Amino acid sequence: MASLDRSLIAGLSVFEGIAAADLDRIVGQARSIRIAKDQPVFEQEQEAHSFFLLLDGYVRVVKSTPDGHEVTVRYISPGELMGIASALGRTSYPANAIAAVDCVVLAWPSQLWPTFATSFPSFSANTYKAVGARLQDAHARAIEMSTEQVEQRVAHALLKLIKQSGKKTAEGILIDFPISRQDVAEMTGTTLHTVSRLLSAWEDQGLVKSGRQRVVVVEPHRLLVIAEGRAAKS
Amino acid sequence: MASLDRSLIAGLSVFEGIAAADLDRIVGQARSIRIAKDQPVFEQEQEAHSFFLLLDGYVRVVKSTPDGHEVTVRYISPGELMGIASALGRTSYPANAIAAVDCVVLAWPSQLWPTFATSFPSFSANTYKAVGARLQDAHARAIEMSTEQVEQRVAHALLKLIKQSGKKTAEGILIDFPISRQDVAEMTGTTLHTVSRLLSAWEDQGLVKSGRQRVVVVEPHRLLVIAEGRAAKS
DNA sequence: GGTGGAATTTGCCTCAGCGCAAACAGAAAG
DNA sequence: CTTTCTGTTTGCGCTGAGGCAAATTCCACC
Repeated sequence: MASLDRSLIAGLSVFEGIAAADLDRIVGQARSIRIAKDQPVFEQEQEAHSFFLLLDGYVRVVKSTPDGHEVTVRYISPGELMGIASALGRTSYPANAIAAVDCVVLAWPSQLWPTFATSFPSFSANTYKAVGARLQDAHARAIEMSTEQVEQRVAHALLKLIKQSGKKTAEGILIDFPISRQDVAEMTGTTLHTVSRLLSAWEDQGLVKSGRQRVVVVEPHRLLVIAEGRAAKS
Repeated sequence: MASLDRSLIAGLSVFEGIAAADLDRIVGQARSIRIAKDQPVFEQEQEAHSFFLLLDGYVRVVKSTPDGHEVTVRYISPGELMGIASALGRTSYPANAIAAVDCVVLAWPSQLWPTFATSFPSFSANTYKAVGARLQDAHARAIEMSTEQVEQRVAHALLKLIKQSGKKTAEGILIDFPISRQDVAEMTGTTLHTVSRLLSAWEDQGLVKSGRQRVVVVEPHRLLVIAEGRAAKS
């Protein structure tokens, strides 16, 4: 196994304010894993044996409902923790985490969490801060779902994606991983048909450019106008 | 000020596994507050100066959107913590908390949280477990919103309410605080009109009995059938 | 370079549920 | 007892968006 270096994690916001020696001790306990595209990092209901840090790639977190629907909860970007069920007293993962592209993750056994929490208080504080942000986010999602129209929700979703993983290109801001109409639909609680119609309309208006599993936002502000709800209907 | 006794909080799940002496120390730092019906316990965006434990009554947690919509996030029952923004590294409350009936709460200054967390590890573990449950719940809400019809969502909401605060009566299970059609609408992302129509229909079928700010569930199982989605359309 | 499969586009139809508006009841206050 | 106010019921019409189905395009693998 390649030896792991603290430079992998120094500078990430979760590890802010932690001494170099402690970083070494933390990294020392991790093992690094490669996950191929479309393979799971962990699965819903499975026993939560580890928690993870995404080093490279993107991971889609999806919940499956008993009646066969799939809902995408969020995308994880490099530097974020995932599978932290153990920090919240859960013994199983609440969702599926699937690599959207080839990924590299660090994994720590769950039983290390209590030790980490007491030994590295700022690590635990940072982690709970991240949990707080996710709780916020989950509520925001629920609120969007209850108060906004599909068009606004899809606009919001695209804005969130480019904020999180946007990459500047000649054409505009590209979402940096393959994402299908179906994926967007699962994020916004609609159908791939409706997403396709919206993207087509926006493409005609020059707001976005999109192709197979690929979306480029050309005019973020105009998209924001739609997201905020006061867009002139053409 | 009346002296506070550890018997107020002993036995609550958040304080499970904490020694009597520690309970005394915890209670000793709290002050107890009465909140009249319809008065706020804390307000959205306000600086999070305290965190709270609901001793008696029910509190509705509501988020207001910029465009004037109100979304009810959850109801708090006696024994639950609220306003724990500080435990999640936030400096302001994320929502409004409004007393649904006259309430009694204990309040601790937010700056005590870090001390509590290190001095009483099981308190902190229990709290984060509760946070985990809320995160779960928030996701569940978002998922319901994306995959279920209004009828199912309202059925789910009623079932959740009776589970949380149901009181057996001669007629059936009563939701133990005043709740209007509007309130149910704000929980389920619909309108009071639609809720009214649904309750009327269910009343005709003998599933529920309802009146002004009052709902009694007569046949929980049949309601569950509707919530689960396979109900015979009459 | 052809072929199979997956992703996407689009048209058409349908309907759940919202908006509007008006009537109605029950509780509380005078 | 009457008035007022707040919460509730109900009818009607409209439409956003889903369902279905077919055509099309693009990619990846032979």
